[in-house]
Amino acid sequence: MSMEPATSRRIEDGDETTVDARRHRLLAWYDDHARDLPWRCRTDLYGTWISEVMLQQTTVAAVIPRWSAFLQRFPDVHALAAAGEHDVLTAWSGLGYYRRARMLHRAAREVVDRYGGRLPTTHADWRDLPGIGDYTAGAIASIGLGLPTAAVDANVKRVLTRWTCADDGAARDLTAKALQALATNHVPAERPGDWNQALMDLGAGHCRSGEPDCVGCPVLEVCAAGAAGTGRHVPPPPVRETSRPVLLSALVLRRDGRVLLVPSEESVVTRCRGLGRPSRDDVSGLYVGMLGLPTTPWYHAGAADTAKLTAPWRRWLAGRGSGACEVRDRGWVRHAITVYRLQVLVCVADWAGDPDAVTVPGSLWIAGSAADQPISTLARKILQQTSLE
DNA sequence: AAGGCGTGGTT
DNA sequence: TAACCAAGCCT
Repeated sequence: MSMEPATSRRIEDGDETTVDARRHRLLAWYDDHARDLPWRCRTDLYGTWISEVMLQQTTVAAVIPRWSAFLQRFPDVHALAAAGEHDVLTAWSGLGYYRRARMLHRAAREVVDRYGGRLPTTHADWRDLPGIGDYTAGAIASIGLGLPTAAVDANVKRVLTRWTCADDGAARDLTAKALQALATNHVPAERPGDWNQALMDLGAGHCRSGEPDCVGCPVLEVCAAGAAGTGRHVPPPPVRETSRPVLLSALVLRRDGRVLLVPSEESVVTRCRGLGRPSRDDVSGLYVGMLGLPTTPWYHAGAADTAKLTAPWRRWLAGRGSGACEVRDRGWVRHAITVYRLQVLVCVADWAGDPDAVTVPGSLWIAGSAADQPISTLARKILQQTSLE
């Protein structure tokens, strides 16, 4: 292949010579620079499946310790299918996007019911399982089964866009369909799994979002944006919604050394007066299947009025009968959930009345740190706040 | 098909 | 501190 100077080189998307050069350069680079990740040492399909689901919208660093722990707890699809949702969500506790865990669990049961516990061996059958989209099906098929399928995630989109577009205008014209076709066209018949992972490693390293590090990039010679020096603006960053600050309070209700946890869907048990209409009343889609603390709705964050956020708990407890107890405020917990910035006033009370008077269906009086319960990081922070001192 | 869904590290 | 970002999927 003749190499003209990079600056005058026009990259053709479908040019087989260019595609082939990218394959050889990137795979050679991967052989030397692949990240050493636990799930890459073990090549069974089940482990690949778990890693891909965990990695959805989650950082590699967060997944590393959780992947091995999950595999130890649920060594194969039979163990996962046989487990209760409570235990699966407990293993997922703190990882976020809990619906992934519920869908993974459902998928495991489907594999056992439909395939007798044998994992699918085609892209289409994987794609049909809950929680498996185009990307994940492609990743599992290529990495776990050696099939030549594309796996187009955000990394791959960014890399392919830079390879083929020298400016943000061209990048904007690149549709999702075109990207998928481009990705498919690049997948080599040999080592498709390594190829997809090499693309992702490149996207996480040299070809990261924001300012790419083109110096030393193994495919700089066959990259349109790299040649033009426009990587910083290709692809154009998406416009992001500004985060919304909200105010609420949570109750840590204690009795005989235990704390009351309620199902998240039922966790909004009382409202505040004088804080206007809730900014978000219905949070029933949040933390589905998990346990949490009783809370107020979310209010627009104005002045952080401690009294108005404490009062509802006195009223709520008074309405449950005679267990009359003091409600104390234990300061604030800050936590971000997607576009919301939560400022949570933590209230504590001891309940001496009828334990059943304060429960809702599915609630639990738990002892200790709730390490064996399916709780979110937010709930963990709130419990932590009261266990100090 | 746009919006909902978590969290932690980095800047 | 607040903004930004990271191996998406479902409805």
